[in-house]
Amino acid sequence: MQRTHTCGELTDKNIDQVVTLCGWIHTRRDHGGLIFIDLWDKYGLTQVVLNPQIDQLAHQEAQSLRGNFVISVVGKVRARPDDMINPKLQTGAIEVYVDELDILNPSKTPPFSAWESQEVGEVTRLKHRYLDLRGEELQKNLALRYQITRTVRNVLHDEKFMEIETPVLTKSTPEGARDYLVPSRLNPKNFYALPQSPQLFKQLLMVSGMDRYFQIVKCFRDEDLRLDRQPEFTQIDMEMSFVDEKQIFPLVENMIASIYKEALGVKIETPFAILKYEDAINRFGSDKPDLRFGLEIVDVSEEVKGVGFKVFTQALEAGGQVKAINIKQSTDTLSRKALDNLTEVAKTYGAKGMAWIKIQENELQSPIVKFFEKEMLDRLIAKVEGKPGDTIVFSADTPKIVADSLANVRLSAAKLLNLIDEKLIKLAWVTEFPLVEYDEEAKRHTAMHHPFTAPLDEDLDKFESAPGEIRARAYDLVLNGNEIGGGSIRIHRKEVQEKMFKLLGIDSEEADSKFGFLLDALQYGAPPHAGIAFGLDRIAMLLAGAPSIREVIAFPKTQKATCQMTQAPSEIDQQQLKELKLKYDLS
RNA sequence: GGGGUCGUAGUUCAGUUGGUUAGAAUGCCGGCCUGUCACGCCGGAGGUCGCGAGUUCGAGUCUCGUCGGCCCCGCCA
Repeated sequence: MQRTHTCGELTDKNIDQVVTLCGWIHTRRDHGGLIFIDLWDKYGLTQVVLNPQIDQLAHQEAQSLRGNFVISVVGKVRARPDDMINPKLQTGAIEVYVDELDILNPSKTPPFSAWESQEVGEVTRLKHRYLDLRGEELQKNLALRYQITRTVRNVLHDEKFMEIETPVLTKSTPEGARDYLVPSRLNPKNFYALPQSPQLFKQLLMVSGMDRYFQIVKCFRDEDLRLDRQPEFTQIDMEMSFVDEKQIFPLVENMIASIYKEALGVKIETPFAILKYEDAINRFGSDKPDLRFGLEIVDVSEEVKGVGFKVFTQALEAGGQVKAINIKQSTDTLSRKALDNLTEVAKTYGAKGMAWIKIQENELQSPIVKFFEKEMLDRLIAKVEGKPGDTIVFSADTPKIVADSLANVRLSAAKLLNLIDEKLIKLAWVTEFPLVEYDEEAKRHTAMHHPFTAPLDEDLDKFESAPGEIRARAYDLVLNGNEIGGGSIRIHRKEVQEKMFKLLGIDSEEADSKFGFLLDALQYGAPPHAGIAFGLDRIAMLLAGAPSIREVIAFPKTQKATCQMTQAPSEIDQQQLKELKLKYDLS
């Protein structure tokens, strides 16, 4: 039964050889006399022929064959007649004449065939994921994903990184996402948390002198799902000692370039652009701007000051802003309906509405121009460089709402006007994030990246005076408007770490109980260190051109974080609960 | 927690204004077929219209609830 070849490798060079193939029945074409079978395995398809004149018994047995049966065949490779060559198949020049057929395992009729072109609903596909995974798309995506991790391991190995595993059962820490918890049977009332990332462990490995660590590792966050977010996902996690941005950026750029080269055969430009957070927000309204197109945001707060349009003046009086995007050459495309849709986008992100001005050849078409003096209007149009054919859209509100709403109006408009060149690959670093942001609900500062991120040296004196203005030595890597990775220079001195905790409202007692081990370690010769982590699933999704992260994960979860195949999560035995000393409270 | 959208043969979908026996394609089963490769031809089976109430003489269609899928806000780097 042992196969001599896979289903993807026989060519006219193998003619007259006796071969053994194993695989699944992809298609069966029964001509009564002749039976053709396309035999499939992950390497390809080979047509095998059952001819009663070659072997009566095998031909007879083949009549019972159906799709997805697993079989092995022994037979001779023959050249196909010239006009029977199938150029669509790798093996299309040959076929195998069977004289021995073995049914290794029959198959029930599957609910769908992974090989047929018909689209199948995702629930059905997920329920029978093992069948779906036979299909070309997922085979390709998982191969790409493997190509990426293989490249990462090669590149980082060459750069003297060592892969080290860290615990999965670990300690729940404040800050960040909601933890997945695991009860401890041996320690009633105590819980492990699954890691949101191996952050603290990798920093401790630097204290240990490991110098360069990496890990391709599962992380867990109990938050709501999106098309690019699963509750368990994989990070490419890295940490280095005695480095700063100058060493990290080129190293990462080389890694990403190698991934593109090895996985897609695409050469990308290095170094990547560097964009300060403040500039990213000002120009694009987002800390992960899509740089494949323009439509930049313009601050027109000065130009509209004192206008009779209440929405603008009230926003400004309340300390807010008025900003605009000039959507060039769009008066024809942006119908009233389309503008309404863009307004809905703006509203999704907190805007109360969206003003607009269409610059027609001889007039301004707009619900708001009547509030403007001519001179003011001229200044405004000049500021946004408005020309006939352009549409100017406005957002007036708090800086956050203005940025969020215009950032997303910008994206929607670009899609609507087909401004995005799908072939472009725009990678950029976003740097100098705020160290902390103020949480209105909790009435305290929270770390924007995480609590171990170092501030810029020149901002160290702002901890008391202006914490909101402290910039962090944090950096994100953005690919075509998607955040694919982020990291920071870490705090390696205990005093700075304590200042940070104080700013976050974590008192020394809490700091001690939650992070004591780290604070201790920082006192035993912690080297300056820094690191970064990448979302492997997202990178794979983007490189595959897949519509969701689920298409690059072998066994993904649905939006309610369930697995359609295993039915996880599920209720457990009372006995298990009892052992864990747990009880439900469904009040 | 909130908004939007979808749910009809195994699968993908159609189903008019609420009206007779819910259709198509594909898959499946049976028959015929020696050059097909999405083989072809003939015949057949296959339905809790997600589930539960309600309105109505009558509900796949309308209303309410519920379950599930997807997308988004919040949340999450």
